Amino acid sequence: MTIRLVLADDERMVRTALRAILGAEPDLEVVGEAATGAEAVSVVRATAPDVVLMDVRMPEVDGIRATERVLAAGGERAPRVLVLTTFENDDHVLAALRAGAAGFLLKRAEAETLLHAVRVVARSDTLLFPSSVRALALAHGPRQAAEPPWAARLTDREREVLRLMATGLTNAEIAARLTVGPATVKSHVAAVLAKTGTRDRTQAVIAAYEAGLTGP
Amino acid sequence: MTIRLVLADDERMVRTALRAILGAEPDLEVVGEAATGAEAVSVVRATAPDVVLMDVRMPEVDGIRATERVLAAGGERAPRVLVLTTFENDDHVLAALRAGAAGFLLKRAEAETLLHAVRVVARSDTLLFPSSVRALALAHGPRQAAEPPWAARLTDREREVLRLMATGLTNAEIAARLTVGPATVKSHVAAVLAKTGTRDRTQAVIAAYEAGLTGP
DNA sequence: AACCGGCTCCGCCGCGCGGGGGAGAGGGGC
DNA sequence: GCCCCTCTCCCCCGCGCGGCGGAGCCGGTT
Repeated sequence: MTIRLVLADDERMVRTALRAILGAEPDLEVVGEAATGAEAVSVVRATAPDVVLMDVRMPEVDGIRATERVLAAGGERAPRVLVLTTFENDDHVLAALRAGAAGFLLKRAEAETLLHAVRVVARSDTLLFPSSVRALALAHGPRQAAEPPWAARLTDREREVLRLMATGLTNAEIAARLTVGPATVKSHVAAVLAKTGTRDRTQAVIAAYEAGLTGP
Repeated sequence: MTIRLVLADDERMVRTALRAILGAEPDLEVVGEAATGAEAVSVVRATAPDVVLMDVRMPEVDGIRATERVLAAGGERAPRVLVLTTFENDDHVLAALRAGAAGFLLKRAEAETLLHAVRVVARSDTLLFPSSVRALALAHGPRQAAEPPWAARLTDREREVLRLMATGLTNAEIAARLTVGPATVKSHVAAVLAKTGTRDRTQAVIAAYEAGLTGP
């Protein structure tokens, strides 16, 4: 039973190289190519492959969104998505995990590694990449996405005040930092407490930490 | 070139089952067994295997610490550690990643999956499990390891009070939770502020969050 | 026995904080 | 023009908080 593949990368040379490596294997068959994320989605829909090699950086629709759409559209018979990245510390890796990618691979990986990865993702479901790691990524990521709903309601000034509150400053110190009057800071703090639904600065700071608004 | 294995699990039946599965393969060789974490470390030192199958729950020294020691002692020629867990949402998985495990595996996995995992970890270094995922685990974890130096100086009661402070409770509410007088809580809070080097409860809560003392 | 540390409480005091209500200036939208 | 939002600032008031000093009890150490 051959493994059917789709290649999605905006660089023709990369696709050619991948096809050369993969096509030489008897158990692998490249059934489609795509140069954009949108194209990848339609090609996958048309060919129903087993594995998709998906580049993260692509025009129109990036690899992450394309992965989401492919997995959402495929349902039960959705292909396994193997994400290609250039740098392994890329933030895209986390996003790829969140999107449901089965694995990811460095572009500078050797041919043997590539072939191995393809065969692994094609047959395994919970091998070295169980749901707990995905859960970790989900727990680590959504922190930014899930900062609703009050976070959006804060004005820029209020967000800045909250950030300074979360560094342990008093109202007077915050006022000095922002070169405004203490009364102004009090107003902002009151607004922050009201919008965050907290009753004192301590609870507000806790909310800021939970929402990940303690940023740099 | 055969893959040399060491099995570490406190249950004899598990070791027997693993040996039955692994021993039947021509390219695999079980060169040692251990029933405790401490034993695992010495067996690994004596046999220098390629892969260690390490249970997380073991007497004396658990699998996590054993993994750390094995990797620390091995240096360049340290074996790849494959951690065995019963539940995939186990917190041990994160700890295993932090300790430097190459991968992990559910005990209820099929024999074929087990064999595949062993061969994968024996040959690959950055396949489906690159350093970025480990970096994620490290970024998520060391919060506990880096809680010096005042954290150790806190008494149990003070730590408990700080934990409740970090949930946004007032002194009176903390007193109610602990069924003690408000004055007592005040004393504990004062001690916490002194030992943490903070001036008010807000700064203390911030310190607690930074140190990861915001309880489970 | 004497000592020390942790946990439990008490009073007093000053102040930063939060609630309430109000007000003026500037900007964007209708 | 008008309204609404934002940012700025003011008053008064009550109270929780934190600093200070003191106290009794218990368990472990010396």
